[in-house]
Amino acid sequence: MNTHTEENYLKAIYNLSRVKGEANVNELSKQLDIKMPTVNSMMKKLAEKGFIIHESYKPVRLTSKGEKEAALIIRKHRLTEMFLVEKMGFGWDEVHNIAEQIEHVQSPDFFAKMDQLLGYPKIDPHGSPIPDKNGKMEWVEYHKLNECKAGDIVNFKAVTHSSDDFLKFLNSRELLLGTTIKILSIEAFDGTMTIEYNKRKHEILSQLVCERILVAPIKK
Amino acid sequence: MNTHTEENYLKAIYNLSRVKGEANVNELSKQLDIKMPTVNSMMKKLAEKGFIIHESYKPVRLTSKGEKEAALIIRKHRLTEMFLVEKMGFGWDEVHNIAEQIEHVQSPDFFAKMDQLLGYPKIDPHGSPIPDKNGKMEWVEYHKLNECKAGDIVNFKAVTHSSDDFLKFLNSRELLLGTTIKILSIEAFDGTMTIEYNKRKHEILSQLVCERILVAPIKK
DNA sequence: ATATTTTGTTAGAATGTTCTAACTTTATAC
DNA sequence: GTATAAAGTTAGAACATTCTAACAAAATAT
Ligand SMILES: [Mn+2]
Ligand SMILES: [Mn+2]
Ligand SMILES: [Mn+2]
Ligand SMILES: [Mn+2]
Repeated sequence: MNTHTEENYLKAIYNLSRVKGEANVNELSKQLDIKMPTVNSMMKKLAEKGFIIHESYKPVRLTSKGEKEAALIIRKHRLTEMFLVEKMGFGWDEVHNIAEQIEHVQSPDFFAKMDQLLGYPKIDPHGSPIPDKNGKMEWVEYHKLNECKAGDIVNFKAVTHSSDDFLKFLNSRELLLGTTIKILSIEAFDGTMTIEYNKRKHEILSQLVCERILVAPIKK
Repeated sequence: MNTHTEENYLKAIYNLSRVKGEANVNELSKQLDIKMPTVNSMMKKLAEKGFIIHESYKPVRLTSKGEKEAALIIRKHRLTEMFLVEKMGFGWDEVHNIAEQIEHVQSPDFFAKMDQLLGYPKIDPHGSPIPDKNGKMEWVEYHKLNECKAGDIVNFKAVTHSSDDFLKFLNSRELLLGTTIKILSIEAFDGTMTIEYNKRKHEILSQLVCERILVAPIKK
């Protein structure tokens, strides 16, 4: 098996690759808070192990082996987060750091049991899909809230970042997954949005916040 | 904080110290399956960190700091085992290896939540006491079954070893914690015991098994 | 009491993960 | 298109954890 360390690199490559299909050393370095030369040498190791393709001075790409490996770690992470929220009573803002550690536990039985107790969930507490046992993940393509138009009515489906701070901010505004949001206006200058949901008639969100909120249009 | 590795050493020292108040390098080496020179150099490190006292060619002893540190890891281990059995439906023979990993998770909240959900348990699924938040452990002094006499009636309180194999053996004999056992006879030659419990009237246990079973006399 | 065995230590090396400093290649700006 | 900046690489070192080989001390056996 792979080490804790290798698993964290694979996961970071996977996440950065989601958009462009590739990840570069500089971004990995920032994301993992590890200096570039260290990342560089780990890229060599992961390439030797067949998890990634790495040509000099080019971004790295996951092989199908690497992609599966990463997805299975993400599966363990997200099942854990779901378990912590649904079965242990943690808030969605409290589970990421714990899951970051438990995702490295080597015990298929442990995660199979979580999965079973949770009723084989498809999404985690942040709205992200949970890969299946083969590492296949179904990505529903949501829109970012900041790309919507004034007058749109949408449903809050997922967040793109799960830092404590951001989730606590949403908690403080009572803005939870599943909430129906009406966009009242958008400030052209800085992208600030005024929205309405539940009993809150004039809530204001900065563009930074809107970029991290994923929504689906309401079908009528 | 300390590394995963240091924590495993501390735990091993604690367990070996239980009987004699000290642990020697050779036994640690066998227990951890790590060669003596490696253990020796780790002893220097742990001594520098103030967890143990180590004079050359003498057994090591935990300082009170080291003892507390070790007890708090054991607390996490045993709470985890209890959680796995009581809240997730694992058998007592399936939980040790998972707990061996989860005991290293750094999250006071996580273990506090387990503790709360379990109702602040005092013993783990193998009958061992769970240290409190200050690392204090109340050891009830049970007897080993092999030290009892023919005719004694005793209650099965704990096991001294929790390997899969041993626990599966007990499962196969339907011999669970809490069972009341009557000792029918003891073979003087090899210490084999014939015992009676529940519907089993003539069960035979080797001395090796009897040494690993802790019991309390029945009060009448 | 001496020889043998067991236990403990030292020295030197290997592997894994990380760093800083120096250099090279690629991208961006003017 | 050249200058500057950003991204990527190489080299060399540090620290943690482990090993084997050789040696030393303590315990045990005869
Ligand atoms: Mn997460
Ligand atoms: Mn992690
Ligand atoms: Mn255990
Ligand atoms: Mn452990």
